[in-house]
Amino acid sequence: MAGTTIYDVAKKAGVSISTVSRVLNNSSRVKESNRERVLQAIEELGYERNLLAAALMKKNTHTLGLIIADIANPFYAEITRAVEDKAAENHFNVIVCNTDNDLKKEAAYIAILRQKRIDGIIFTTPEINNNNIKKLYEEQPDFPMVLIGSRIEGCAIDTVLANNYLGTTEAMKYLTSLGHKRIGFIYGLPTTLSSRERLAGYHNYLAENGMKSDSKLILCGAFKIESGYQKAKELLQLENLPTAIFAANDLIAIGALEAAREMGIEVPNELSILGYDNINLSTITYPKLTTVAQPMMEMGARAAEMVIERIQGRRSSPEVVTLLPRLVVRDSTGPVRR
Amino acid sequence: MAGTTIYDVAKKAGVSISTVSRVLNNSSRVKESNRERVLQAIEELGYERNLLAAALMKKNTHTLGLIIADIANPFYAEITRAVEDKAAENHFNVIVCNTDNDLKKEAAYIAILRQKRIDGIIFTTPEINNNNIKKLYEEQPDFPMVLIGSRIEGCAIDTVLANNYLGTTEAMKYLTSLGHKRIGFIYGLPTTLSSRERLAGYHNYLAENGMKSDSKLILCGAFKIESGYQKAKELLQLENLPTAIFAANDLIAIGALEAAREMGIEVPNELSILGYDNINLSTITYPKLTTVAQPMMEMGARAAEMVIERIQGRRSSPEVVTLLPRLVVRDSTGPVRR
DNA sequence: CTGAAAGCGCTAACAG
DNA sequence: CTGTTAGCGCTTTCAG
Repeated sequence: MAGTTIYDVAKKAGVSISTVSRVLNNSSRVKESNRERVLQAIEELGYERNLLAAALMKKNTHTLGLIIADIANPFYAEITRAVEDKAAENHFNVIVCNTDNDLKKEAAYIAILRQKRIDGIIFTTPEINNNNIKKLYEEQPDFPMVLIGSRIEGCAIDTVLANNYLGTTEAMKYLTSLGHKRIGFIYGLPTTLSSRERLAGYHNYLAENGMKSDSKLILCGAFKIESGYQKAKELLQLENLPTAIFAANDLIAIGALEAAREMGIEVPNELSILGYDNINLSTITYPKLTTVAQPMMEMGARAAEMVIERIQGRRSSPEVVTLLPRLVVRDSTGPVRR
Repeated sequence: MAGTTIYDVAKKAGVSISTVSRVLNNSSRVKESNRERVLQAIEELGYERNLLAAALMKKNTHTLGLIIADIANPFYAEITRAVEDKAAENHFNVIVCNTDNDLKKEAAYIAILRQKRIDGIIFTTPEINNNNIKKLYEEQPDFPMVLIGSRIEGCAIDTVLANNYLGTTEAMKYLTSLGHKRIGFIYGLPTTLSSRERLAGYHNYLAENGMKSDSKLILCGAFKIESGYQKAKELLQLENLPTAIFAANDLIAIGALEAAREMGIEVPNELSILGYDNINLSTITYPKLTTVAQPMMEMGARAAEMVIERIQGRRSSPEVVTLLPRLVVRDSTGPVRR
C-alpha cells in the first residue's frame, strides 16, 4: 500500500522508525531478530517505500536525465538503450527528453530536471555551440553531466567521443583503394561536431594524398534520409559524375541509395555509397550499406558509467574518452568501373 | 542555485514563505507588488524550486513510467516519441523502462516506479498474461495506468488498441484481390495479443471466403528480422509454394524480404510480401514494403492523454479505445503470376 | 544496537 | 491578501 509509512512498519514490528530506516538502507547494524521483524512487517503491510521523502533527505534521486534530439531516430534510440541498461544496472532510472535540437525546449527540460533534483544529465546534443550546456556548466560546474559526441568550448565536461578523423580516413582509404577518385561528400548540419570533423577528415585525406578536392562534390544538408536523397540527386546530375558518395551518416546514405535507384544507377556497380554510424537500418537496405560503425552501445554505456561515477564521487578531473570507429564493409561499395 | 530555498526567497522579498509558495504555484491571489518582488528575488538568487519537497506534500510528481520491451525496436521507439511529446505538452516527464519482455525486470521497474511515486504507468507489454499488471491492478485498482496494444483478462484498465482483425482482413482482401490463394502467414510470440488476433483474422478470412487453410503455410517465430528470415526460408522451401507471405509485423516481413532475395525469388513478381505496423524502416527496404499501418503515434499520444486524464481525475470508467489500421500499398506486393 | 528529536523544502489549512 | 503552523515520510545525528 502506498499509504503506509515507516511509522506503521515500526509499530507493527515493535521497533522505532530509526530501526526501520536502518534496515531499509542497510545503513548500520541491526540486530538480526529486529531486522527480520521489520522485514516481515513490511511484507505484511505491503509497505512501499517513499523515495521522494528519502531523496529530500539524502539529496539524491537515483534518476538521470537523457537529452536527445529524437528517440525515434535509430541512432539515438540505440544510445538510449545502452544508457538505460547501464543506468538500471546501477539502480538508476532515466528520464528521456526529446528536444528536436530546439534549444528552448532543451532549456526547459534542463530546468525541470534540476527542479526534480535528478542526479545527472547525459547530453547527446550535436551542436557545438550549445549555450544551455555552457550556462549550466558555468552556474553549476560540479553538477554531474556528460556529453556524447560533442564538445562545448571552454567547458571541462566529461565527454564520450568516437574518433571522426579516423573513421573518415578509414572510409576514404577504403574508397580510394577501390580506385575511386571522384568521391562526393554529403554531410548534415554544419554546426555539428560530426559534420565538421568528418568534413575536415575528408578534406585532409584528399590533401594528404595529393587528390584535388572539387567543391561541387561537397554538399551540405541535414542528417536525414530525405536530405540524403536530394543531395545525392544533385550530385548525380553533375556533368562530371562522382564514382562514390561518402555520406556523413547512414540516413543520408540511405537517401542516396534511393536516389541512385530511382535514377537507374546501379549500386555498387556504377556508384559506391558509404555511410557512417552503422545504425541497425544499415543492414536492411539493398544493397546492404557499407559504413563506418560508431560503437553506439559503448558510447551510451560509457557515458552512463561516467555520470554515475561522478555522481558517486568516484571521479575527479573531467575526461574525454575517445572510442574507435571501424569500417564495416558490406555491399554498397565496390571497385570503380572503368 | 540548488541550495536556496523559499525561505531565502521570502526573506529577500520581505514576505512569508506562504506568499512565495503561492506565487510559485499560482495557487491564490497575491498582491501584484509582492508577486513581483518574489519573482525578482527568485531571479536574483537563482532559486531553483525543489519539486521533491513539493511532491511530498502534493502527492504527485508529474512523472510517468513507460514500460516497453526495447526502445531500440523502432515500433516502440515511435510510440515512445509520441508518449513523451504528449507528456511534455502536459508538463509531465517520462521514465523509460526496457524490459525485453522479462517479467522479473518488469516487476522490479514497477516497484521502483511506485516507490518514486510516479503518477502513472503506460504499459506496452505485448503479453496477454501479464501477472505484474494483474497484480498491480488488484492491489491498486485506482492507480492510473494504461495498456497499449494488449489486454489483461479480468482487469478493467484503460486501453489503446488497433483493430487487428480489420487490419488483417484488409491485408488478406488485398492479397486475394491480386489473385493470391496460397498465402503464407508468419507470426511472432504466440502469447501475444497481436499474434493471436492477427492469426485469428487470417483464419477467419480464409474460412469466410471459402478458402482452405493449409497448416504448412502458418509458421510461428518471434517478432524479429532474424525470425522472419528463417521462417520465410522454410516457407519458400515447401513443395507447394505460397505466392504471398503475410508477416505479422514489419520486422518479420523485412526478414522475409531478405530470405527471398537470397533465394533468388523476385519480390513482388514471384512473391508478394506484406508486413504489419508501418514502422519507418518499411520505407527504406527494397522493394518498399506494403504493410498494414498501425497508427503508432496516435496510440502513444492517446495512451499518454488517457493516463494524464486519469491522474487528473478527469476520467471515470475505464475505456478501450480502438484505433483503425489502414493498408499502405507499396512495392512488395503484386498480382500473382500465373 | 536502538530510540528521540531535529530537520530536508515545501504545501495547506487556518486565522487574521 | 498574508503569515503562522503543522505536517508530508524519511534520514541522521546524538545520547543511551
